[in-house]
Amino acid sequence: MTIFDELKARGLIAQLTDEEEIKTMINAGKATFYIGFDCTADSLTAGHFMALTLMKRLQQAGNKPIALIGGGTTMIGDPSGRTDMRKMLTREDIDHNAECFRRQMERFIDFGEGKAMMLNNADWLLGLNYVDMLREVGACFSVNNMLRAECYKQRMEKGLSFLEFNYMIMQSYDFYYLFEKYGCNMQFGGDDQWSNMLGGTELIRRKLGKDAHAMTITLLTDSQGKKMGKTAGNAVWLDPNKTSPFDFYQYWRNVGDADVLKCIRMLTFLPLEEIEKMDKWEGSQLNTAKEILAYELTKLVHGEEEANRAQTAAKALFAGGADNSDMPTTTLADEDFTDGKITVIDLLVKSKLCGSKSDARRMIQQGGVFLGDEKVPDVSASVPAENFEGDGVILRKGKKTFHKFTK
RNA sequence: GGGGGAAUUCCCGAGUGGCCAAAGGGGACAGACUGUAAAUCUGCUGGCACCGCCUUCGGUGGUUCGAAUCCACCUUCCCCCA
Repeated sequence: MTIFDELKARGLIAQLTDEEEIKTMINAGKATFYIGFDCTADSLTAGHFMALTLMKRLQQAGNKPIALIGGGTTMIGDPSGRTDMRKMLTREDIDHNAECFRRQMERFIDFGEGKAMMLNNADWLLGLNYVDMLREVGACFSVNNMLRAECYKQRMEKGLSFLEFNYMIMQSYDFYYLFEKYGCNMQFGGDDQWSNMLGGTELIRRKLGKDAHAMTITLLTDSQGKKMGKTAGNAVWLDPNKTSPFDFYQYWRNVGDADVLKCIRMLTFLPLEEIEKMDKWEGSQLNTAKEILAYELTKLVHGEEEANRAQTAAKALFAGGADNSDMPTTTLADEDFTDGKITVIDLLVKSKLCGSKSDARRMIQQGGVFLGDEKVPDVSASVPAENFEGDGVILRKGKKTFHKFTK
């Protein structure tokens, strides 16, 4: 199976400039392509992860990836898919974030000599001269067309600053620059980037009279059309300090039935034949598919060892309530106890299972708090110090959140 | 440059002098039902020493017995005209 057919079968391809050209190019391993990553946070997210796997797939097929870190474009802020302006980041923040991105990417992509490159557009964008820039590329953009672009449309209602309006031009300039300097003939990106990417191919055509290509990746959305890779508005991070391997595993273990196969297809490297078999599964059998998804992804991101630990921990907790050393744990000191005991409310707050005592009280009243397997009967409950000796005590909030206490 | 409008708790959005910790919806969280799923129903959603008290309605000051609500100035945003 060719790489193009595989990408297609996995449902990764959203839009392309020229299907036949792109197909021939990437199947032959002739593409030098780039994907841009704006460093708005200090860790990559599950959303970026799909782009990384795509890079890897294409690299395996002999194409040469360029990971472009947006040290320059982040200074502007991409308005695509946003209804409000991004917070302006300082130069220091951006540099720091770029460095974090670089470290995470190196784990996925082989940046060995001649195999792939990592560049930062701060290197060429920040030194640009305004007037020169306007004369060089400004003439190639039609404001009329830009305003029609999907990425600006929703901002036309709420307001769009000139700063952000220039984002497309910066991104287009990147492509133009990479095309000339590194022979980069193709750009990949999320589907929300389509108009920005076309800006680049258009610029190259106008300036150089040559064709460059663009292809977008289907955004990973759940069956309700919401972007995946977020919990309660927070991203699922690839950095183990921001999202623990256990939580990362649990996120994927808990995806909806309707979304499992799609995720497996798009995100894992399992062979398609194997995935086809799972496609026939239904009902509770899908739980197995979810385990596979969670395990595979955790392995890719955090390594096999962490994946095993996360899986064992999850199985132990949900199957038998057995103890597990991997659980988040707090060690109590003598001063945490009053008259040789500590209230359950204090434990809930201490473990951050609840944000405040009021919250903790509420949880107990609603019957959502358990010590081991026993429901905490009322808000005044407390636990004597000696119970924490040895294996400690497991405190549970709801079905899925656990915390262990020892002394 | 001129004129008009807006800023409310996680988000959207009511509230225009006491009955406001602030309607309604969304989301989140918890309970029931389940398969660690979805849907549905219920509860809940500022803090604390919780029948009571304290801190919140862009910011700062003021009027008042009393302000999210009135006044002044400031900040940010939107709209119309140029």
